[in-house]
Amino acid sequence: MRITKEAKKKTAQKILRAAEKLFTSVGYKDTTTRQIAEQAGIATGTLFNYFPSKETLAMSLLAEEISQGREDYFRRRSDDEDFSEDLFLLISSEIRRLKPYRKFVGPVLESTMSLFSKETSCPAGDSTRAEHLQAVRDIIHNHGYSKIPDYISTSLYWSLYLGILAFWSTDESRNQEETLALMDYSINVFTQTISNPTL
Amino acid sequence: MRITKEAKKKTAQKILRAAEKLFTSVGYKDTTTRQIAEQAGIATGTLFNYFPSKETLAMSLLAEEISQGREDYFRRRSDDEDFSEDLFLLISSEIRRLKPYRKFVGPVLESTMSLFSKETSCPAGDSTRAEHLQAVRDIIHNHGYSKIPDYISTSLYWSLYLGILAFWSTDESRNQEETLALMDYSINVFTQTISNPTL
DNA sequence: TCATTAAAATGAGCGTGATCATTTTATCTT
DNA sequence: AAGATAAAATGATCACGCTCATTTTAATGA
Repeated sequence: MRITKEAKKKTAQKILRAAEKLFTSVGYKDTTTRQIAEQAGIATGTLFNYFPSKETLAMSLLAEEISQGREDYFRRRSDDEDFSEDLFLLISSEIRRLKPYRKFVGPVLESTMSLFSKETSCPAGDSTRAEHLQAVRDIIHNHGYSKIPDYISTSLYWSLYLGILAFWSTDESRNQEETLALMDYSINVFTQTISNPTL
Repeated sequence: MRITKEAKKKTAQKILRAAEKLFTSVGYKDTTTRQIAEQAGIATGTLFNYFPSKETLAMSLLAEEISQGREDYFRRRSDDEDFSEDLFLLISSEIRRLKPYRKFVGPVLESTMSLFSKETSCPAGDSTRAEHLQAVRDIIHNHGYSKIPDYISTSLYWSLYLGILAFWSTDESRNQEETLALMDYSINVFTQTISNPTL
């Protein structure tokens, strides 16, 4: 029993490592599930016993990193940072963790954390979104902000957040410094909006 | 020769009308290209002689409406509206035209006008984006705005714009009034940002 | 030790969007 | 009117993500 469970984890890891390697080198769309299975040394069908879809498999890789990034943030944050600094730290912590996967972040997040559907067919994406938004809500609450309806702040935030990730994923400026600039603007915009709605 | 060209247009129209009908009733993803071809009375392969992909076919429908909406805007706008009003009029004119297609706008725009890729495999989407952004740039220029880098204002705008379309496409509030509220906030945010960057 | 049985792996097969060699149709030439 | 030529339609076929009936593996109990 114990052996079996460990073996299962090992297989899941083999699949994840194979997918990581191929997505990074060949790209997300150009990697087939048959290739991943072959690289992992299993049958095609077995892959789907572990991950219900190619999308979910890819998102599992990213979800883990985003989650780690959020933990980095919780570890680093201090109580005397202001609202904007808190948000900046959260987002940049996630992005730092995502760096190795930058090449295939786009097509995966586009469908799993889409602006266009609150519920996707990818649980890993849905929970990543929910957890990130909860972290943001906590930050807002800690700073006593938000004078606007929740659906407005959530929609605005998610648009700006995805915009940052999208920009970053194809940012070819040195050290992705343009992404930093965009983050500054986006976060300031959001801060102003929820603290001073009439502006 | 003339007859042939007219016949071609007629076939293209048959395909568009068949697709429109099916996308609206069955949904975008649940409609197969074989169904569309059957409904249009042609072979499956023929469909792809007219539209290189299902995505492009769907986007052709939306691109036409968005383009019409933009023309509506050009017709209605007056020189003494302020910047925010201009933007509001542009976006709401497009949305009005898109109303009949609301049910399948999401999955199509998500991939054809994605935040995550400037160039998609859908020319109709690429040019719709380019033309809309040009209209916005013209509005900005007409009002003598923009004190921030172009890549920042473009990224910010596109995030907010897609956020509005995404929200609208699933907005179940009466008369989509929540969408109007989101538009107000989004546009004000954008206006403030490009006119007074330090805020 | 060897049945029993539940879990896990397997790969043939499905429906999809898309391709392309072939066939059909329509126009032009003589 | 018949032949030549180009354009357009066709549907068998492909590769893909994914499913599922079957086979294989391994833990359990007599």
